[in-house]
Order: sequence, then structure tokens, then C-alpha cells
Amino acid sequence: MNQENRIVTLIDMDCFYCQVEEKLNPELKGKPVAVVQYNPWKGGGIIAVNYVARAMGVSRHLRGDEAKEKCPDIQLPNVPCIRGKADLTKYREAGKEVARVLQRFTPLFERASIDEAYLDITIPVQQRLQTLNVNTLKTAMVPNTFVLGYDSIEDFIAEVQGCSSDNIDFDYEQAKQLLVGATIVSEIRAAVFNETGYECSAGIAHNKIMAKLVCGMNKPNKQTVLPKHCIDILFESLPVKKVKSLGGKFGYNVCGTLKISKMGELQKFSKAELQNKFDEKNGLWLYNIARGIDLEPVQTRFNPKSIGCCKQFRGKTALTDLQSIKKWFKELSDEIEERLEQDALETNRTPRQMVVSFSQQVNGRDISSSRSYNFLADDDLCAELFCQKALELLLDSTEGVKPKEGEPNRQLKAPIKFLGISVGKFEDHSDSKKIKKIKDYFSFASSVKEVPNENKETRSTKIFEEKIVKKNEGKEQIFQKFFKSNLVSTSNTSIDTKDNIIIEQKDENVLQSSLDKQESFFAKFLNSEQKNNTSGKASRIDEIRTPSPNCNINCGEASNDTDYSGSTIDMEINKSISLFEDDPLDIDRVSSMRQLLNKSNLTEEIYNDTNPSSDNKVENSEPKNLESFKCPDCGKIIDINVIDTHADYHLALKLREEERELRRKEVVEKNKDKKIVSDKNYAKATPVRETSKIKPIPDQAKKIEGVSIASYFMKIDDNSPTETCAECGKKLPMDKFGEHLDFHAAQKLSRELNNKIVKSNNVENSAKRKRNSGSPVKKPKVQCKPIDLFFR
DNA sequence: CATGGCGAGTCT
DNA sequence: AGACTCGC
Repeated sequence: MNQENRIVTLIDMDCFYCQVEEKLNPELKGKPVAVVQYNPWKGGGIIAVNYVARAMGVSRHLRGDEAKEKCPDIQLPNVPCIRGKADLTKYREAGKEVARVLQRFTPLFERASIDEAYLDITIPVQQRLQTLNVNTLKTAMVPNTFVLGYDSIEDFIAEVQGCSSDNIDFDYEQAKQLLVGATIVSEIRAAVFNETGYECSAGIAHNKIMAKLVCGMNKPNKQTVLPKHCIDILFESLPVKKVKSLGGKFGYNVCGTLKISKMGELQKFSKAELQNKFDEKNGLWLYNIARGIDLEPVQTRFNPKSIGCCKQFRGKTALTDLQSIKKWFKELSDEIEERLEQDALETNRTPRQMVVSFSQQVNGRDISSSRSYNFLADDDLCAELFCQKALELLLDSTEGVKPKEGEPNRQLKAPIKFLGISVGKFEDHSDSKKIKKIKDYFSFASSVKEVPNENKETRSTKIFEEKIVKKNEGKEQIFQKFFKSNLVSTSNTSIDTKDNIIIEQKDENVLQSSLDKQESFFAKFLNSEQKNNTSGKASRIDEIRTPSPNCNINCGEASNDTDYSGSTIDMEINKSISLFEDDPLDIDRVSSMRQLLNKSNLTEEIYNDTNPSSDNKVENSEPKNLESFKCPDCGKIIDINVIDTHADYHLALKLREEERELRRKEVVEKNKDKKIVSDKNYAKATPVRETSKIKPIPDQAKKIEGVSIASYFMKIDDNSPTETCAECGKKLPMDKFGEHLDFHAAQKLSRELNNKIVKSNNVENSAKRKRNSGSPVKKPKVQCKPIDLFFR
């Protein structure tokens, strides 16, 4: 695909921490506000300033007291301090809230920081262009928008619409796309504001670097478009250091060796020259960026790759004895544990590695080191472990800190100025569990209606064989069959005449033809998996496990195949849910989002969209098919075109709930074992603990929660005669008993496959870990430092 | 003493 | 694996 024709936007929250404080305490609104951390010394350090306060000359780098001088009535809310250190939880939560809104607009969504995200909106722009006549576009559709190089947005619109520019460089197509991009970004920002109350700014350009660059040029609550032909004008006066990643040493170096200071001057150098003066990679990057070209794809990432916390101990507060190091490691570990529990609830993953970093002052110089530990399979990932390992790693790499006879608490000569613990290399658990559930569901559902009365045994084995033969066709239509049967039963029984609700008795053919056009991505997922599976007789299911746990749909170079192995099920599930949970009746949006979803793994095709033959038929053939039906699960009226997506939604909800319940149980179990002592120290209980307290009775709850996906779809009529299954002990209506046995047959198949998953994972994990953790005790690096000198 | 606490990424 | 850079 052509990376230069993308439309990329950077959304950046305006003075985010201030906005969060203002939302939490509305009295602050309209007043000058700066968020401060660690009050004691000179009123604390300012980490965010709102625009009222900025107008009065308050900026970061000031202390709280200095801000007060400049602006006596400034409000200085404090970053909460927990465990003796700043606690950023509420800002992280707010950031996630925003990200969840942004994520809806495209799967090509990359969280760049707590308050920033890149969105590749190329596809939404192209879709919009199919229905929108640019000539009808009005200024009101792009409020608060600036176009670099133009006096007003009107001028730009006029030029795009006039299609007759005197500027030879003016690229009509690209300008048009940027303009449509700007309207979409306006909508995105409006959605963020409406749903969260937060304001943001945005840059709209053809790539990440340029979007980022112009995002800051009009703030707050504004957006800035950068047309390609205006880049040269911009660069003429733009200091090199303003461009992301040129703001530090490298940028300084570039300016020094080339004797330049403005971006524009960079264009005078040839590719070879630049590659000669710097290295090949950097030279090429500079050559491109000088022309406004940046090929970096927008990654698809919602969750952070690592979770860490750290603390500085500046000046006199530097740690000089083992006890205080222990104490601070404990604090850091507790925070990590808490955040990890929260993270596990949300993302179903656990870290495989922890890194402890620290720095010491030696002869006035700061020396920093880090050591890592790879968790063992049976490690209990709790604060105690983090703390203990952190201490071990630190002691093993800084000789002489260990307590000696008669000197249990040695004094460090080289005081610790910084401690940090972070965990990462996450392993995703949702896939294996969810795959199993999805498999169970599909296996069961497909076996239900297929075979009429026959001898049980033959039927079971027959289904077993059939499954292998007709996987593909069978699975694609699971939802279709399910809904067809439900449609019939609901329209027979329930009739709602009063409301606007229309239950349509569909003509079978219409329904079927509509259904035939649809595809569920769960079904697609299974098909792609099947593809892998049938190629070799040994189970190659481990292949569908995402290679990088957290990864994504379009993860760089891995995006060229169209199967689902590049996206975690978890992500698909979240998308599926987000489609319907906010705005269930907005069929247009759902429809277009669905197109997006279905196409999101086919980016290659879309970008090379020269052949409209293949995928477009679904959307284009019958735009006026507004027939709808009532979902048996939620009663909502669903457009027939999105039945499968909606079915995915319910399945996804179930999966997520089961998953969360499982997590909760694990946490409850874990907390039971733990001493409750530590809870007392901190008034604020974690959300995890709160829920676990409310969740007492496992037995009673089980009746409701314990419903598996499979049984969920099997409605039991209380009045009919039942029979007890020898396999699972469940009571079943007689007429469903045969099917139930089929279910077990299917389940066996699933289990067989899943056992292989489990087994191969275990083997893999233990092998890895044996290798990596064989000698957790490491020799101190020679270059590191001679620590013995550090003691008095 | 003094932007602090992050998180991503590159180089070796 | 660990040191170091970049940026908010």
C-alpha cells in the first residue's frame, strides 16, 4: 500500500491532568489551574497547566509557589500520593476512557501516551468519500479547524471545491482526502467531548510525524490540517528540534554536523550525503522527513507493553541503607501488584518478566543499572515476589550491600538515587481460553440441528467425522442457523403491537439471501484456524496463538495475510462489543463500522483498491435493505445486514463476562490466602478487592454465572421430562438429550485440540524459562562499577 | 538537592 | 540482556 497517501491524525488531550481535575471538581472550571505533585518543597512541581493559567504566565518548570506569585488565585490540585509516591491512577483511567471512544472510529489505533493517540483514518475517509460529495461540504462541518498555509478553512475548502488551483503543487485528490479527514476528526473530537467531557486538539496529515507536528500549532480545542504542498513553507522557518525525535541529542548533532537549524535546509542534502554523515537508517529517515515523508505505520495498540513504577530519591533523601531500600521496593511492588491485578481483569494477560532499575551517585556521577528476572511457571505474581526478586537483583549486582555479621544494616557509601520496578513481556491468556469457548460453542451449535433421529453412537461418530469434513461451510453459517431458528420462534410467540417495534415475519428467501452475504468474524477466525489445521495432521493450533501477545491487526510487516492469527481474539471481542454497546440503534454507523471490521485485516486489498470486484458487493448491492428484526437476546431491533455482527456481540459479551468472572474468582482465591494485614495500610481498596467483597456466595452465584456459552444456547424447559446425562450429570429435557450427547462428542473434539494447546504451551514455557532463569544470580558486570568502595 | 513518573524505542 | 535516548 502507499504509505504516503494515508490520512493520519494525532489526537492530543489539552492539559489533560488539569481537565481530569476540573471534571472531578467542577468548581475549578474557568479558573486558573495547575496540577502539582509533592507539595512540601516550594509548593510542589507543576506537571500540567490549564489555558487560563497559561495566559497568566504560568508554565511547567515552575514550582507551585512561583505559580502563586504570578497568579495569586491559581488553583493547585495535587496528584494523589499513595505509598509515599505519586499515584497516577485517575489519569490513567481517564486516558483509557478517552481511548475507548477513539478506538471506535478505526481499528488502526495506537495509544502513544496517557493522553495521545494516533489514528489511521484512511479507510473511513475513503468510505466517506463514496457517499459524500465534497462540493457540498460546509465550513460548519469542520469547526475549529485550521489549515496550515491558509488564512482560513474557507479558503482551503474553496480551493478543494474549485478544483482549480493556481498552485501547481496542489494535489486535488490528497487535499480532498485531508478535508474529509478533518470532518471525521471533528466528529471524533465531538464524540470525545460528548462522551467524556474532555477537550482535545488534533493534527491531520499524511503520516504520524506530520500529524504530531501540526497538532500543537493550534491549541486548545482546535485541529490543524497540513496539506502536502504546504510542508515546504512550514519547514522554511521550522527549527529542526521541533520534529519528534529530533528534539534531543541526535537533532542537535544533525544541526551541528550539517550546520543547519531549520528543517527546510535539510532538503539540500542528498540521500547519500545524509547516509554518509549519519548511518544508513538515520540518513534515509532524515532524507524522507525533510520532504514530509514518514513511513511509520500506525500500530494497533491499546494496552501498554509494560507497567512500571519508580521513584527518585533526590539530594539528601537518597537511600543509604538496606532497610530503606527494602521498604521502598515493598511500596513499589505493592503498586505493581495492584495495577497488575487491574490490568489482568481488563486484558487477560500476565507479565513474563520484571526489570528492576536503580541508580547510584558515585563521585558526583549518576550510574544507572537494570537487571531482569524471568518469571517461573509456578511463580505467584504478587508483591512479595516482586519485592524479593527486586532486592535479590539489586544485591547481586551491587556487591557489598548484603548484611554482614554484626553489621545487619550496612550503610551504603554510594546512595541510591532512583529505584524502579517494571513488568512486561506480557503473555496473553485470553486467546487460549476464549478459543476453547468459541470452539465449544461452534462445535455444539453446529452439531445441534444437523442430524435428525439416529442411533446415538453412529450419530456421534458421524458428527465427529463430519466436523472434519465440512468445517468451513458449517461454521460460516452457525449464526445464521441460530438466528433463523430463533427468529421463527420469537415471531410465533411474542407480538408487540403497541410500540414502534416491528417484528417482521421474513420471507425465508430474503432472509437467507441476506444472511448468505454475511460473515461473522468469529466464524472467519475459526476458518482461518482450520486452514492452518488441515494442512498438517499434528495440531498446529499453537500457530494461532498470537506471536506477540499484545499484538494486532496490522502489525507492521505481518499484515499481509488475511487470516486472524494477527489479531487477538480479545481485541475482536472488544470491537464486537463496542459496536453495539453505546449506540445500538445507529444502524448506519454500525454498518460502516462493520465494513471496517470485516475489512480491517484486508488493508492491503483496500489500499490497492484498484479492483472493486471482490468485497464490495455486500455493501453496495442493496443499500436500501432496511429490513430489521428483533434480537431474541436483547429485544433490540437489528438491521438484517448486521445480524451476524450483532450475534458476535452477544457471544462476545458472554465471553467477556465469563472471562471476568474467572478472573474475579482467581483474585478472590488469591486474596483469601493472603494476609489481610496490608490492606489496613491503605484506606483505598482496589476495585478488584471491592468487587471481590461483594461477591460472596459461590454456590448461588454459580447458578447464574456458571452458564457456559454452550448451555446458554440451550434453553431448558422446566415442564418437559428430563433425563440426567451420565457424562456431566446435568438434567436435560428428553427431546434435547440426543443433541446433548452430540455436544459431548463435539466437546471431546475441542478438548482434544485444547489439550494440545495446553501441552504445547507448557512445554514451550518451561523450556523457555529453564533456559532463561537457569542462573538468576548474575555476576556484576565488569563495566558496571566497583561497589565495594561505596561503603564507609 | 529539584520536572517526576512514566512509557516507547534503539543500540550494542 | 542492559545501557541509553526521547518525549510528555
